[in-house]
Amino acid sequence: MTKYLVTSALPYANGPLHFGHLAGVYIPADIYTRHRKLQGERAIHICGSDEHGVAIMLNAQKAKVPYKEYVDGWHKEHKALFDAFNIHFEYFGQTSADYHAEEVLPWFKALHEKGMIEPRDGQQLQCNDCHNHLPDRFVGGECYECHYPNARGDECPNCGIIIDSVKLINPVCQICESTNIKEVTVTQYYLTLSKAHEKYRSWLGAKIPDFRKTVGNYVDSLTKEGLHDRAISRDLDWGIDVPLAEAVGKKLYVWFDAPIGYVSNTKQWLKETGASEDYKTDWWTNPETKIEHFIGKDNIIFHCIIFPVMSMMSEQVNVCTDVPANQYLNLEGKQFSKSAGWYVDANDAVSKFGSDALRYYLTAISPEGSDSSFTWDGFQARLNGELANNIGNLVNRCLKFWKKNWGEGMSEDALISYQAVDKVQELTEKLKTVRESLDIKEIKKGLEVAMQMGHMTNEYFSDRAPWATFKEDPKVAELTIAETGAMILIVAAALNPFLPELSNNMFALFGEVSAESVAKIYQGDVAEIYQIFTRAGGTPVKAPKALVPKIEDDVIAQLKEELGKLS
RNA sequence: CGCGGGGUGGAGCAGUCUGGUAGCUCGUCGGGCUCAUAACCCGAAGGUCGUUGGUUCGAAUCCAGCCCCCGCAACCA
Repeated sequence: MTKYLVTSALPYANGPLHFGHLAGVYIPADIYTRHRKLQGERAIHICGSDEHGVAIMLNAQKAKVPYKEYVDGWHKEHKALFDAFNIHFEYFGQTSADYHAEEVLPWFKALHEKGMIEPRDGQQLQCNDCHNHLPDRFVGGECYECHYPNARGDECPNCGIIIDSVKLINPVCQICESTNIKEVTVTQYYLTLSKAHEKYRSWLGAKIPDFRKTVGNYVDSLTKEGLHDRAISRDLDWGIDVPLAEAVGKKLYVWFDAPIGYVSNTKQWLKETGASEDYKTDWWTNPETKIEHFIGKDNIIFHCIIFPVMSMMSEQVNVCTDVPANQYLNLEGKQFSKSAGWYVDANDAVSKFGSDALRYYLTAISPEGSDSSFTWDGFQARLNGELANNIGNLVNRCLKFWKKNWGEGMSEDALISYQAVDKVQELTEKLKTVRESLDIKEIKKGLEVAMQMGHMTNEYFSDRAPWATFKEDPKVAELTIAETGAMILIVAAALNPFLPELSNNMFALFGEVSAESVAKIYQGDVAEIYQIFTRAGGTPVKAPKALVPKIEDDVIAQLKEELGKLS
């Protein structure tokens, strides 16, 4: 049986997550995993904090907090945010944990034995004040070609040449702004990706048709000519030791150990849950497992080039099946920037509006094919105009009518009549389209179709005009109301992976509904609805109140104003 | 000539791989309804699909050139 091993990019434990991360990675991955589970398939969602690297060290130092304490803080913070957004992981681990370091060793060893890792001497700048080694972007200075004063360590933005950072005139440390910099000869360990070029290209060639074009074309053009070897060690005091006796004081480059976090966290999950499965044979090396990495476009190189090479050359795990990378979500047209104050606090927003309102909008504008933009006006318009008016109001108009006139329960034939309604058939067809869209990770499209289902149900209700038929023949109205009620539950099922809370609230109007019941309906078994109606006593157990509250103008106006101030 | 993506009615997007009446949501306008969260339903207006040229009976869709926007440019996680 096919299994789905879904991963989301490990959030870097160095700062808050924003809507871009949520819309681009975590929400789509969560929706996809929920969808697989609802279909009755075996799927897990693995993630964790990425806790090594220079940036973390610098910020922890700045905050005068021990590294471990620093990353633990962000780890907790991120976990809480995911919980608030109903983003569920089978396991959310940490790369600073011992179990992770243990898992990294065999990878290094295997790659080393295969000749994929070798030491090389090179010239590098080092700061005499903060003592950091200064690779490319950690140093700036005057361009030695055009004498532009603010050239970066990797490229001159003025004349465009590729800069060799050790040749910069008057180099400046970008970390502490010191100009007291020396050139040193250092040995670093390199992952010789170039040796795997042929093998990698034959894998990629077969993979490109499956990748989104934004991923496939990009990676193809980057790797056509060859693969560049990459240094995978650093001279730091925070990270996983390079496991070689001669590599004193060297740590593994954060990007070497981070993706292995997907593997170590899977192992730890199985261990902590006492499962009998093996993380490798049952998951990572199981030919029936689909390994799917949800990431942002900034991670493509690592997930589509480096980690696949590490995987295929070390033979530790199977190479990934798909890398659904999304583009960027901007904020009112400009990139999110915490330092520039161009930023929205996701915690604050979710406490104001609830998870589903944000999940709805962030999914609706998900940057699947190209960059997109979050705007407060758009958020309000789509929430009120779509989710509240279409779905919220639908539930309200139908169930209030039901509760008011058949509060003691409806007749048997009314409760089951939906099964003969053509529109119900059409709805289950649409539901199938939702599932098929999610199968191929077209999340945004899936949500659109689910919303169409809401529209179709409104349409049915209006066409049948129960408020009018009720006056002439209440029996006719009774059928319409029960049928619409059934259709509402089909819509609720379709919305379940996207908006779990709203969906569950819709089901809860008919009492306790098990996850199994929801899954059955999701899979198209609408006979289950009759069971739900019957168990509820033939009437909603409670009258609905604003399931989807409208968002008021003044709330939005205030948020827009705050945004302006911050920038 | 660095690489990739994008440029489709007022806004946001789909359609481009596999040419053949240009589609969705919102907004606007008109009508209907009054069960409902001033919600819902129906209808209409509005686009020479960035631009120039080519292939074709026929191009948003294929080919070539150009313009504009975004991201990346691989030791930034």
